[in-house]
Amino acid sequence: MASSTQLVIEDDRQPARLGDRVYQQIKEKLIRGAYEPGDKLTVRGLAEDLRVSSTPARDAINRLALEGALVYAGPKTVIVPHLEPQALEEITLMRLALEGLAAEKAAARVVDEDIEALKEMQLQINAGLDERRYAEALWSNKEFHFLIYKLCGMPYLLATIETLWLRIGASFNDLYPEFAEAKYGVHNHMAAIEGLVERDGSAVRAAIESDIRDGYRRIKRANRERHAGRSRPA
Amino acid sequence: MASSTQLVIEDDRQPARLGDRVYQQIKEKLIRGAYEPGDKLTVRGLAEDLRVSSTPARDAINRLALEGALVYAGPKTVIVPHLEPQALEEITLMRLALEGLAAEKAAARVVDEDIEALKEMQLQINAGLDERRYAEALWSNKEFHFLIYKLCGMPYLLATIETLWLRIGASFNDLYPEFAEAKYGVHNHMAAIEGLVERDGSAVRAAIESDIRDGYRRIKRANRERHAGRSRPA
DNA sequence: GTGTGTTTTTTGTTGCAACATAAATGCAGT
DNA sequence: ACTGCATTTATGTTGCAACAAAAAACACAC
Repeated sequence: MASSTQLVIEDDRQPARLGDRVYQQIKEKLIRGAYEPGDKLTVRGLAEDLRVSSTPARDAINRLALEGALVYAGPKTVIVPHLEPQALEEITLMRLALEGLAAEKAAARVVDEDIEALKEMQLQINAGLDERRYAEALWSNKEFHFLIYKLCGMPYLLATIETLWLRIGASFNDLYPEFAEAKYGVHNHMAAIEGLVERDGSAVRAAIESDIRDGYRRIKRANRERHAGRSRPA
Repeated sequence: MASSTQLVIEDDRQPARLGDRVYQQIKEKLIRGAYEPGDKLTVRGLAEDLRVSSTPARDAINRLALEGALVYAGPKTVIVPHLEPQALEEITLMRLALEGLAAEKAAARVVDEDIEALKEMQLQINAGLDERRYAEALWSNKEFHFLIYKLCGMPYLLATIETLWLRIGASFNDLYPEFAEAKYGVHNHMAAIEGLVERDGSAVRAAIESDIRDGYRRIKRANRERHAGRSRPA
């Protein structure tokens, strides 16, 4: 919707492969909450929306489904997944293991500029929260975390963590307003920065783990409260 | 080459999608060591070998590359990856985090039949080792580990761990003879079984972590010794 | 209305040809 | 021999039509 008809150059770092572009766009929409859990995606529908043929659209859908960002509701039906409590718990346990690892290793390689960038990003989170610009705050929150994880220099780990975030992104966005009320995560983020300053890997890990656990509790509660009003999520 | 011309039914659990079949076959070859690090795979080459069109072949290659089981050596060149020390370390750290998690959670859900199956599998590993049937022993070793990981009932975790094994599979096979000399892993496996018997999650985690660490040291040494004779791996 | 069987429409997958470009090859020139 | 460049070959990606199968729409009996 935002892009003009079929301009080839959108920006100078456009992925060479068309399928990658489609993938990135869907991924972005997913993280930003443009889709709701249960929404159905089709090859031809995507192809038409993004003005490409079915091959790249199909590539993107398959890739997203492979990563768990989309799920099969039937042999020919892929949808944006609902956040089942069991899936949320599994993802949270994996996040604790993997992001904990990344956080711990980050402390060994951080330099002062990184810490400045982190503080800057935290300011943006706070601003977004204060002004009730939740989508923006959520985005900044993601940036904050990945700023840390990037430090450890483990590309495959980073990619794996990204798929975990992608997997809960849609539902996260969906719940965010109620989720963000209590200045979520600020304390933990400050503790993480402090740990980085001290180059104390255990402290950074503890802060990140605490952040993940707090988020887990909060989103579980929000989810419960929301479903209290309806008979079933679907 | 092995299959007849275009028989539709090969076995009754054949994946519906052709691309999945290609994927499974390459994956199998990779884990069994049919390819060597550096081997180049092409869409048309695979398509011809497996008597399919380029679309499923391309799907399989892209998926494998996405999982890291194949890597890009150039924009149009995918190869079986070499095991760089840095990549090995990253994968090992992720394995410790994820397989440690799976091992710990497995203790809470194990039943006696599972333990019997595990003991049986260990017998097969020992037999394979004794008779110098290394590929078989390696396969049984994989089965042993995944028998444990399956217990925790976390499907996405299992899938992620599988991609880690796939990623080091080719090089593992390549190095296995020298790697297996010293009855690798038997002690750790017994400790894991013992921990399962006691329903002691920490003990199972410790045993699996120890197993992973032992394997890491051993394969690193094997790799070093091998490269001592040559100027460069390639 | 509810459930069941049938028809129609939609959908993913596959094979294939065209295209742009990367990789391989050949060839001077030194 | 070896490097640098031009030519040729090989390769990944894309778009598209055909097909089988699933999903949706529909009709009808109870």
